[in-house]
Amino acid sequence: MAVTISDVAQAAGVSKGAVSYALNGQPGVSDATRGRILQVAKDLGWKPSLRAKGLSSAKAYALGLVVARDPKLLGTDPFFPAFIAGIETTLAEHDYTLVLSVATAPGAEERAYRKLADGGRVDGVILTDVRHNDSRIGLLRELKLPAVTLNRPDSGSPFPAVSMDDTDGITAAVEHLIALGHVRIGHVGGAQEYIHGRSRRRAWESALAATGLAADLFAEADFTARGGVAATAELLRRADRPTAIVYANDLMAMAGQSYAQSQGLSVPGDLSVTGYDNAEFTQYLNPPLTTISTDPMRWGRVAAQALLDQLNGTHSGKDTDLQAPSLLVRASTGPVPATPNQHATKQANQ
Amino acid sequence: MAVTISDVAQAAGVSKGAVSYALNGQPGVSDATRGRILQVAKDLGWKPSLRAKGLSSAKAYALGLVVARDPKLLGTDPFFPAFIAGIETTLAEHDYTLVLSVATAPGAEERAYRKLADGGRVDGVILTDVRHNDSRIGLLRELKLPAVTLNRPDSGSPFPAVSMDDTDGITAAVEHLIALGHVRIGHVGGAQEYIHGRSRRRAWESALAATGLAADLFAEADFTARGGVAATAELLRRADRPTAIVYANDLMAMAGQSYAQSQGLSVPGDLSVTGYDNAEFTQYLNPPLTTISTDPMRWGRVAAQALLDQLNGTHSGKDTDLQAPSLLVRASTGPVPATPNQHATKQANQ
DNA sequence: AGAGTTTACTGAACCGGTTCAGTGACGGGA
DNA sequence: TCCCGTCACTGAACCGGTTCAGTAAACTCT
Repeated sequence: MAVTISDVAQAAGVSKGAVSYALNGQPGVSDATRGRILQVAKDLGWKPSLRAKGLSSAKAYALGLVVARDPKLLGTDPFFPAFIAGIETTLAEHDYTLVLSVATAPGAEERAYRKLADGGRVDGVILTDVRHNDSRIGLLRELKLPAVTLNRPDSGSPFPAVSMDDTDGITAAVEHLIALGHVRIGHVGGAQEYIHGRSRRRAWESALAATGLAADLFAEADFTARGGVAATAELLRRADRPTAIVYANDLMAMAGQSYAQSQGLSVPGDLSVTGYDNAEFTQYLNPPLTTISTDPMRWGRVAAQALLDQLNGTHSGKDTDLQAPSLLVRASTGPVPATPNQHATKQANQ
Repeated sequence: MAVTISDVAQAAGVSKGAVSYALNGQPGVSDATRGRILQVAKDLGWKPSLRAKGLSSAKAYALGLVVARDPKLLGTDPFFPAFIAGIETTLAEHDYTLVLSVATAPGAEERAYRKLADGGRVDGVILTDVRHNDSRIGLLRELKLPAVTLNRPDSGSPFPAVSMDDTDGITAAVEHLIALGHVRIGHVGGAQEYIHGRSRRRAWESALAATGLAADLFAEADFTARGGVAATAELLRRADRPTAIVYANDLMAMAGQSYAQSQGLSVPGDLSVTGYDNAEFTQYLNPPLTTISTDPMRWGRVAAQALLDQLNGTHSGKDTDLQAPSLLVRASTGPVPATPNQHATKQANQ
């Protein structure tokens, strides 16, 4: 139906081979002929068929991303859209597209990777939300699918990683709170099965330990608003409740802040709160959220580039370290209350 | 590298053609031979190459989605992730994948569609965020790319639409507020270039007109938190300010609610607020948001199915109408204040 | 039993590119 | 002037499937 390379060859009075050379900048055709072929191709509106190209070159010209999050969470977590936008920024400059899979049902994740690998739909994948002892590493190895991981997996991984350290940000948040006089600093963590859930928790622990404070006020949640509320409620029920809570993401922080306010606590008067990600909405909360400003778009850009480099063999094999995100102080953090607010504590205990 | 159909043919002692027939359930092979071929294929772990398949069948086995939103907005709008998850639900049952493009820069959108169409990367696309006199309709026609649209474009469109009416929800919200005694009901609309921005505004106007109320309290925003704040500020500055605001989405409602509170207004004591979408976070706001509960996942599922049907010729060509979303009353709406809160008005005017 | 039909399969062409071996023309060096 | 090397290009094979025309054997019918 569409115009093929044979049409161009015929119109230009040369063979298919010559056209192929001319269009790919390969030697083997004179400049005059090359120019003529290019002109004819343009006049005819020829566009190379990706399918045919892929068949002979054994490439898919596509990268894969499997997202295995609960769609509920996906919906409000600003990470992925920005991350994907970053990937696209890189891909737009190359002849690649992004194939996205969302795996919600259990078991769907492995099926998704197999689906991408089996028919040769993608040339490589970007692995996000790396988990403790992540089984996908072995899977991708088995499927012989090139990959890059976001952050370095704790089990061995043969794939290059693109890392954005979250230690610095959390440390800065804790130090900021300590500087404000807080000593009871809690942490509402993301699911600890994720390595970024773990590393944020460890960073919080270390920062407290460095000042000799106890890291007893931990509650595990799942990065969702619902989980954030539950974990916050748990921490506020404790006898010696926190005067500040460091959350592992903005969504939980927002939900926790709202919950605390609904229990009669003032933020930051009775409770200081920090988030993580610097989602757009954080600056429009009441009070605006102190958070850690990450750059998922850049992360996506770099990860896609690393994968492309790996595919065409120009990758060094070394991990890439992106600049660590930094603390953004807004109005949800303030000085430690002089004495615990008994009224609020009582309410929170109910 | 991988095992091909020729390997299977050789191992089974038949020709390539026979293998192809056997594997596709076509007649032309005896049951005995078919069984043998299937067994051999299984033993060898043969997976058909999508590329080769696509070349001969002239299909890409992929659907395209171009998202042309500001990544900032994308990040917090819960629509897309859930919508995409819905698409995946359908695609998982078919041998199709989703190719996602995010177009952020101006002009990138058209380039993205061309990129998908040119190499034959996708067999069809789903058109979201339809705009007034949407130029993409003509573009897709020119590119001969099959499509379905989300809601029916206001300019003529040859593509089937999958619609989810937003009139009922907005109408219900306005009627709910009227029942609570409100007469000054404002609307913070999304960008009016979008048809869903327009239809929500019109629904608000009609619902007010039906009760003889004036629809003068309109402010256009852009579906972002920042825009929501600006529009809310504008409405609250008006001499005869609203006692209730109907927002075109949750994000603006959240931001507007926070802004009003920061100006000393109580929600819903001084100002009632409604959103649209029922994003997860809305129930964890303080107060929880009265909103309209949509089902983007179902929308994605149905839209993908409609496109697939169209591609294999089984589509009726008629538009599909999904069940209209319904109002979900929570605590951000309440009775109209007895008299305008002078203190708050003064603050809001500052 | 002979003619006609059906079944089961083969071989080759084809999809639209890439790539490699081969060929004729031309230029340069001795 | 002859020989060799280079250049510019052609023709064909190839990637891994699908599909069509052709064929031999088995089956049906009278």
